[in-house]
Formats: sequence, C-alpha cells, structure tokens
Amino acid sequence: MKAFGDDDTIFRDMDVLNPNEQTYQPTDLPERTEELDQIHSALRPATMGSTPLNILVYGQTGQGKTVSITLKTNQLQEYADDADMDLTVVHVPCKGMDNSYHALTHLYKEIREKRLGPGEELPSGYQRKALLNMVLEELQEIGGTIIVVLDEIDAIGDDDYILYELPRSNPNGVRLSIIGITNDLQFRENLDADVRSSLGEDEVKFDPYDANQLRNILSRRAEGALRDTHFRDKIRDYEHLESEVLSSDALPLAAALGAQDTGDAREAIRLFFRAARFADDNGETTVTEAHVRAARDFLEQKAVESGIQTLPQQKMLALMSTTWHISKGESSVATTPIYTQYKKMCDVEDIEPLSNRRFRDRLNDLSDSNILTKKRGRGRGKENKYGLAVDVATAVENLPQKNERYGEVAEILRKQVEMGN
DNA sequence: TCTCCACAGGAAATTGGGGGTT
DNA sequence: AACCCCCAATTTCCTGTGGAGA
Repeated sequence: MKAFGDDDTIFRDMDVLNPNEQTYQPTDLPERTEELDQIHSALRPATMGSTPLNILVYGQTGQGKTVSITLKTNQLQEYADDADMDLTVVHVPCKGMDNSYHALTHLYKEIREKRLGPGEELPSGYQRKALLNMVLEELQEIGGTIIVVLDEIDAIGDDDYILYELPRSNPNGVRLSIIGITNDLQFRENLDADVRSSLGEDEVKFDPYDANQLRNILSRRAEGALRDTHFRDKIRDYEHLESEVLSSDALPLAAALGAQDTGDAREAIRLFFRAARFADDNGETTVTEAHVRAARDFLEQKAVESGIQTLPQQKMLALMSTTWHISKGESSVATTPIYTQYKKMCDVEDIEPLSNRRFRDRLNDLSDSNILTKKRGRGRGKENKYGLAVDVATAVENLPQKNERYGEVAEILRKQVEMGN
C-alpha cells in the first residue's frame, strides 16, 4: 500500500486549481477589465456621497460574474472603511430559491446578521408585504449606503415581486442600490419593462471566454498550483530534474476544448485540474496533452453515467427496453420492437404505458442527449433504428438497483446481459 | 415502374394539475 | 368549495415518405 507523504508531486498548491470557488477565488481578472470598469463606474457614485447605480449583470455560467462583483464591492468596502464612509454590502445567493418571498427571507436574515452578527433565523409566517416592510426597516436601521447583490436571480423565475418593489422602495436615509446577477439571458428579456428599466440602470454583459482568454486564465492558475522549474529543488526525485512540469501543448489543448464547449472557465479549470491529477497520481512529472485528453474522456464518461442515473422514469424505461434488444447482439433496433418490449416492462412494473407517438419522442430525446444512436429512414417503409451510444456495460451498470424504482425490470435485464456473455 | 402501407413526425385536441378568484 | 384559467404533458389525428413487392 502507498504511504502518505512519500509521493513526489507536481503540485505546489492544489487548491489554486480546485474548481470549487470556496476553495480558491482569483484576486484579479485581466480578461474582464472592461466589465470591471463598467461595474466601477456604476458603483463610483458611492464615493461621492450619492447612490450607486443599480446594475443588471448577465452572462452564462463560469464567466466570472460573481467574482467580478465580489472583487469590486470588496474594493469599495475597503475604500469606505478607510474614508470612514458608511457602506454595507449584502450578498444573497438565490440559487435554489423558487420565489421572491423565499429570496426576501434570506435577504432579511443576511441584513440582520450584518447588523447583529451571525445566528439569525429565517423569518417565516409573515405576509409578503409585511416581510418587505421588515426588510426596509432593517435597511433604515443600518442606514448609509447599502448595496444588495442578488446572485442568480433567474432562480426565482418569473416572480418579479422583489425586483419590482426593492429598487423603488427608497427607504428613509438609505442610499440603496441593487445588483442583479443572472445566468439566463432569456431572463433579462422576460423581465417586466418597469423592472428592467429600474434594475438595469446599467447593464454589464459577460461574453463567453474565447480560447486565448481561457489559456491565460489556465496558465495563471497553473502557475500558482504547479511547481515550475524554479521549484525543482523541492522535488525529491532528482532523476526527473530535466523534465518540465507542464508540457507546452497541454494547456492550450485544455483551453481549446473548453472554448469549443461552453467558454466556461470553471469547466476548463475542472478539466485541467483532472489532467494534472492524472499525471500526479501516476507519479509522472509532466502534464501532457495525453493527460488532458484522458481527463476529457473521464469527465465525459462521468457525465454520461450521471446522465443515465438521473434519467426520468419514462426515458429510463425507453433506455432499458432498447438495451434489452441491443444486449441480444443487434447493433440497432427498429422502433416497433422497442415499443413492444417497453409495454411488457410497463406491465411488469404495473404502469400505464405511454402512447406509441409519445414513446417515439422519448427515444428521440435519448438520442438527442447522446445516449442512444438514431438511424433514420432505411428498411421497410420509413423506419428509424436506435442503438446504444454508450457501452452496454455502462448502460447496464447505471440502471436502477434492485431496491429502487424499476429495479425489477433492470434486474431481469442484467441477468440477460450476463447470460449473453 | 407503379402502388401500397407502415411508420415518422407535425399539428390539433384533450387531459390534468396548480394557482388564483369569488 | 366551486369555478375558471393557464400551462405543460400527452394523446389523437393526420399527412408525407420511400422502400417493398407486384
């Protein structure tokens, strides 16, 4: 067995590459200078004794929206502390909330904690209007300039209440500014025109990073996280002294793959982190292109597996009935036999089967999410044929267990696959 | 080459659940 | 509670397609 502490490592500080933002937050964002400047301009009135402008920040996930706001508000807070200015910043993550009321309760709690220290309870049982008044009273209690950051406000859906009331409440003796952050571009379009004009006094848009920007971001992270040539003396295994910790093509590849995909920096970092760990776990001293590719395959495989595991019930049955046929050796099967098998499975589980038409949509859904393959046309009349886009083993292993829903059918399927081999 | 027909997939009709109103 | 409205999911209906079989 391996002993801890004996391993050489290419890492200097692994946390810097950890995609989890609680572990590491960058302190400067050269790729977002423009956006930071826009935020700066909107917040600057605070330093002149005026109300900072409301901002609506939007862009896809992993584009540095939250970090930018945090950096800028922290910077303002520092200035305020030095200048003896009365400034309070409240950050409310709305992720997982489903309505304005929910968001208001959290806002109330956060404000109370700013004033009275941690340990406040979430309020409950109040009417919406009453709760809003409580929030406003708390704001007045604090006074001065207050910036409320509503992070991921798209989570609260089309419930505009908080966004409608808060910006126009203007409590006595308070200079109140609202910053809304959203991942959902559609959300901005769907906003009530009034809300949009009051909340979006300034709008800051974060476009997806391109491959160059991702490469810069990754190299900064890599620099902090990996040992470089100057740190070789810290590596105990001197025979590897000649090798570089990072091969020249690994990082650009990770950046290119990331840009191709979504331009999500978090995803790119996750990919590169995994590649570096592969290298490190194998006791290798260089992160190579091969590691990046392996990491990509690994993450894709993980995504497929969790995709199968979290499949909705009907899609799960559709996958199982397809797999049932495929596991008998065919490479692809026509819709009708799959549907027949599906109906049998529904019978076993005592469920009302979907109509043929609907079931075909389910099959197409599965092929859209790259779990099944689809061949159109061919054969008698016009007939689609479906196959598995993943290994039979992968599909079978990730089906429900005995004790879970549809476990019975899955169990039968597993038996058949065993016999087939 | 012609006709037939089983299926694909678009569109209309139906259902059913949640939320609001009286 | 009774009612209506809205929305999404689903079923029902329908047309177009293109190889099979004559």
